[in-house]
Amino acid sequence: MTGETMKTRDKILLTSLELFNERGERNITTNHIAAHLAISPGNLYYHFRNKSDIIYEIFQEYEKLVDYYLDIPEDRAINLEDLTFYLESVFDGLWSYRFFHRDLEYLLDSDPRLRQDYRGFTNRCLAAIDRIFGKLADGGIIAPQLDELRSAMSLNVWLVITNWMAFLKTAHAADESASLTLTELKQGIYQVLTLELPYLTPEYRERVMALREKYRPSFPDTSESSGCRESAAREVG
Amino acid sequence: MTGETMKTRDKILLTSLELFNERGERNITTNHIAAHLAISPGNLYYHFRNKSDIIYEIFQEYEKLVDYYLDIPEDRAINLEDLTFYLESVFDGLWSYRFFHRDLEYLLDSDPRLRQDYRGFTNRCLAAIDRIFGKLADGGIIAPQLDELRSAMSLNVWLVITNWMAFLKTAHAADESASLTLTELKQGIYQVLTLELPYLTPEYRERVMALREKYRPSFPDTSESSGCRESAAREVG
DNA sequence: GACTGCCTAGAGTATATACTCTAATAATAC
DNA sequence: GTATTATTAGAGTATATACTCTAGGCAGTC
Repeated sequence: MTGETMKTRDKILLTSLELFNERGERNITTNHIAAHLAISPGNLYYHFRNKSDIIYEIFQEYEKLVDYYLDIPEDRAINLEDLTFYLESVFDGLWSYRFFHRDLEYLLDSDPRLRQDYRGFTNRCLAAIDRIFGKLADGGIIAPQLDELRSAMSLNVWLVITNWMAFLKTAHAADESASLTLTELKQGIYQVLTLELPYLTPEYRERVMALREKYRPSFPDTSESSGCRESAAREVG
Repeated sequence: MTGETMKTRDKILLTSLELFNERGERNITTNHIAAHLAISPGNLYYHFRNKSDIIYEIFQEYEKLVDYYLDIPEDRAINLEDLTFYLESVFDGLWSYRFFHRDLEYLLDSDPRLRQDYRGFTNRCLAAIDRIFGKLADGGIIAPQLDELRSAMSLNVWLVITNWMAFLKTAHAADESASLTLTELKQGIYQVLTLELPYLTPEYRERVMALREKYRPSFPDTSESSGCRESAAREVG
């Protein structure tokens, strides 16, 4: 990925993202990034004024990606395949830029541009979720609801999505804390679909239940005894 | 609060909590804490081996508080007053120790004891939420559900509760980011009750709707235009 | 008054972190 | 080829951070 043909600037962005995702932004210094790329700190600072600028550009990629996937068609209702696509895409994005939500508050505190943009990003995501609910109702998949309830539901979906990874990481035992996989992350879809279950129309109920089943966690999430968890969800990558 | 009669050790814990809550653990050094108390760093380190130990003890207080409030009675069903009490208490706890969830992942990565304990804490909270759902069903407030759905619902409640504050802080504009209030935080109860709405029995539906209404945010959360938000939710403290 | 145990001050340190500066090299334009 | 610009190396720096070390005060006790 960080091959020879790539421009240094892009290599910096890519490597930063990798390292941030793996070890957390707080644990990765600009010197680490430079060392990992075998370039000098001076070189890094030739391309970026500071660490915040690197993070800001990575965020813009993230934003662009999610905006691209959450472009809800205006002219037609959406079906279950669309819904699956939206959910998969959002969790893919979350995975690719997973460092971001981990230190979100600190990052927003240190960069006003980021705070401003992230706020807009959140509002666009919430609006998209809201539209998805609307379109699902248009398609007869869920029963239509009052605007106010739909807004609150959308916000809950957003809260579940953005907190699911943190939950996974904190629920892991120490020795597996680094071994989070995309598959596990996508079990968040199970949680999101749980939110929608009571609103499903009878015609679609079974189909959504079946879809949800595909994402069911392989270990007992909410069990009080944690003994079973050790044997589950081994890392694949 | 940090009066003359208090022991230095306790003053350190109290001041640390205050500073962490106000400015984030990442931004507060042991030197800051000592300076704020007008004691020497040496003194601080006489009482605590390191920063992690301070945080760990604060967490134990937090844990104890929440465990105390989430002691669900085994012998009887619970009513709406109980439910309100649980929700209020949990959000009170979240408020008092609000620094904790902000840097959770980093904190767990730096202290294995904390990771271990927090994992147990999460499981106890999830179990308590699960029991509350059970007792609400016993009391005829919500319809009983299959274990598996109830578990997933409990987890969603937990995700909403623990992510609500982060959402508020990131949704705020820069100039109000410090002005989060307990009142705003408790609007999370509105979101939690939203999760329960579809499961309410007809007899209790109106009453819970009324309860939920009390916590309704005074600004349009999910609106795309953010223009209205500036005028709302001024700080009181 | 000296001994003891608890507490405190404050200077000091090793390491890290974000970032700078200068000089040199590679690429490109003319 | 030479002038110009873009890129890079690498040593260096100011500041911060978590933490240490030594010396001493103060309260109680015999």
